[in-house]
Amino acid sequence: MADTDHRPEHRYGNRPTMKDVAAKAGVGLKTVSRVVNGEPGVTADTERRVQEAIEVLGFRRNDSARVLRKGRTATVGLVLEDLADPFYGPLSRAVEEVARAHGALLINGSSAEDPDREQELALALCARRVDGLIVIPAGDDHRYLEPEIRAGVATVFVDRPAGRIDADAVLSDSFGGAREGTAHLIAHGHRRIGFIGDRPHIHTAAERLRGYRAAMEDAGLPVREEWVSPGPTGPERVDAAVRGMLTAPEPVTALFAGNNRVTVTVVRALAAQPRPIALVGFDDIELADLLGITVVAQDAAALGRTAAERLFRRLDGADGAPERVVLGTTLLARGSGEIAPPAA
Amino acid sequence: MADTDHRPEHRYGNRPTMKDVAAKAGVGLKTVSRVVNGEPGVTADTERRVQEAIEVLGFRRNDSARVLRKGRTATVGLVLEDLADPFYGPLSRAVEEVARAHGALLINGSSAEDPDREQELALALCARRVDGLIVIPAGDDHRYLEPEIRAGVATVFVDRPAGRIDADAVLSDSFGGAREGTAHLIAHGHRRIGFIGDRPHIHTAAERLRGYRAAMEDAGLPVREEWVSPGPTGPERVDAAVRGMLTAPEPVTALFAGNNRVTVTVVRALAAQPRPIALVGFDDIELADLLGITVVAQDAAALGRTAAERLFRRLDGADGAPERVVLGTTLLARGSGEIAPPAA
DNA sequence: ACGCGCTATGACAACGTTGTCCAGGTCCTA
DNA sequence: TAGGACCTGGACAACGTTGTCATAGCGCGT
Repeated sequence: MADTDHRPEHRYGNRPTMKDVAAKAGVGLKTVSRVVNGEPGVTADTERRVQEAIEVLGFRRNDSARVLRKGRTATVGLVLEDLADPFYGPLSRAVEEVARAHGALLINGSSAEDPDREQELALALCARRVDGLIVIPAGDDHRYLEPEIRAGVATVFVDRPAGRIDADAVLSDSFGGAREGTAHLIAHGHRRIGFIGDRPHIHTAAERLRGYRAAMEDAGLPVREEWVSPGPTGPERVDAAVRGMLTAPEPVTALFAGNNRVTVTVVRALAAQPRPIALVGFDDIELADLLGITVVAQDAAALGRTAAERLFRRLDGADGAPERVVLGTTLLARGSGEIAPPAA
Repeated sequence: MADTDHRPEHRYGNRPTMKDVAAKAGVGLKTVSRVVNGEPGVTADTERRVQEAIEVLGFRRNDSARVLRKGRTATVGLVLEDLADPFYGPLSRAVEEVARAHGALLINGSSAEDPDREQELALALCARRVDGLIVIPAGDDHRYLEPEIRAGVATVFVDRPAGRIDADAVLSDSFGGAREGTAHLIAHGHRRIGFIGDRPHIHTAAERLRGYRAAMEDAGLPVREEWVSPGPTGPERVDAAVRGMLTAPEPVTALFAGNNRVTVTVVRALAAQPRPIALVGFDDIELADLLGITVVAQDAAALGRTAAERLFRRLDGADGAPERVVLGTTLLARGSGEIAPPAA
């Protein structure tokens, strides 16, 4: 019997290692490593023998060991806010394309909008020693990432800026977009416009509200507080907000919806209304063209691409102070935003 | 000067290790390990000292080394077909929830519908030593996974079955759903019904076409070949197919769309038509309720959940022959499928 | 025949962690 | 006070890979 067994119980179903391949091929360990990595200095004949052994044994290199030895993982992490939100599909796809072009693998996970989960996930990725991290923040305090960043994990925030630390960020122009969208409604004759947005501690939500207020102020229009409703984006709350604004003493004749989820609910709510109410939404939505919904569109793919490119520039050694990049938005007039107010 | 330096050039910006923590705290290496892993056998005082040192140094355990030593990663991989397709959002989210409930991390990547990329990605995940793999196939030959499965990587296919190997799979009832959807159109009086689907080498696409044909045959209706159009799901092809079917010698009065992408394009094309054409689509779409589109809905979240649960049962040691689970679909009548044919 | 340079190959340490085993200390009981 | 049980802490090997270095074999010029 064996004297002592230092091996953990369940290994990978006993996978072959380079050592096994070397034994099978009758060569040294390092020669196998050379073949596997395509390094020069191996005769064609030796290489063939090694390849054969690899084939027969079904060997695959263990990247954990490789990472441990090399110190670089060629992997970047993406922390999403919600995998199921269609807005993030094109974004993460764009990040993946850039990563791929740089020969890196993308690992992503979602925080389900929970700051604790965001932190847990980001740190788990750091423990896996990703080379870099792209984060769509759910929380607003990212000091927990400071040791990681100091230790060399390149980090770029996207869609929303980092909270309480200084870091690269790639954002859409929420303020400008909301201002333009609101001004569009004003230009079509509306004077009483409602704003329904996300919770105000979310940076983009606050910016969009600010843009709405700015447009109203630019036009010299008053904003009654019943017309402004920030809060969770669940259907109940949004429905209630719509109802409230339409039945207020001075009811609104137009609405600005602060993001795609709000827009969807508002569209459903307005469909049940007798009078047409003008609507501009932030974020584009699939089929919005068919429904004639006017939106302020962000370019989600460009956000992802820009963030990823910045990340890889950092990984390639670019230093310098963190920068904030702001991408423009596009107003897409499709009908709902061009409805005139009822004749007073 | 140092005699020889065996260290790779770029390490993780010189991250602290347990050894460093141990030195700082004035304890042994293993004691730090115990604290980090919450193992018993450490006095409160020692633990405090260690925690302090961890804090000060910004230490984070290197999971690569841990994995190497332990042989299990508590990580599962998900190979998606297209990150940007909204159908996969809820699916991957469901997988993530189950993984999380089992204390595992989810890594996912997308194949962009390219079989080579699917293989590349799946094998890269295996090299990272994921414990298990959930695959939405892009290709139709998965023999490349055989060595991995033999080596103990639990593998479950979802949405489409594996090709040329025997493996667990969780599918929607494409055949039954398409048959029901088509029968629904027949029940509303249609006799000339067109089918526009994805390329026939895709299993689900073939099954849906089969379901369509079965429904027609059940009703004793002929199927003219101009009414059947499988192929790529790009807008040009689908547009052309719609036009072709509406201008054929015997034009169709209703259409069955084989997946969400096709449905979207068909809806746009039909909006430009003078006469109303009935439509049932496979897969639900956001806002389809507002547009009144009748669909055969799959439960994407249930697919993901079921697949993930099966995977973890395998990881917990369940063995036995691979099984195929088929989930039912639901017909959601919303208007477009209930349009009667024009009076002949 | 000798030494030189070159190439193909292998021996060995190290990456950071965890499992095993042992040593020393403390506390209790006989 | 001796002896044992128990607790705490540390030394050491091993996980699978890669970088460094040493060596053996070869051809070639003198």
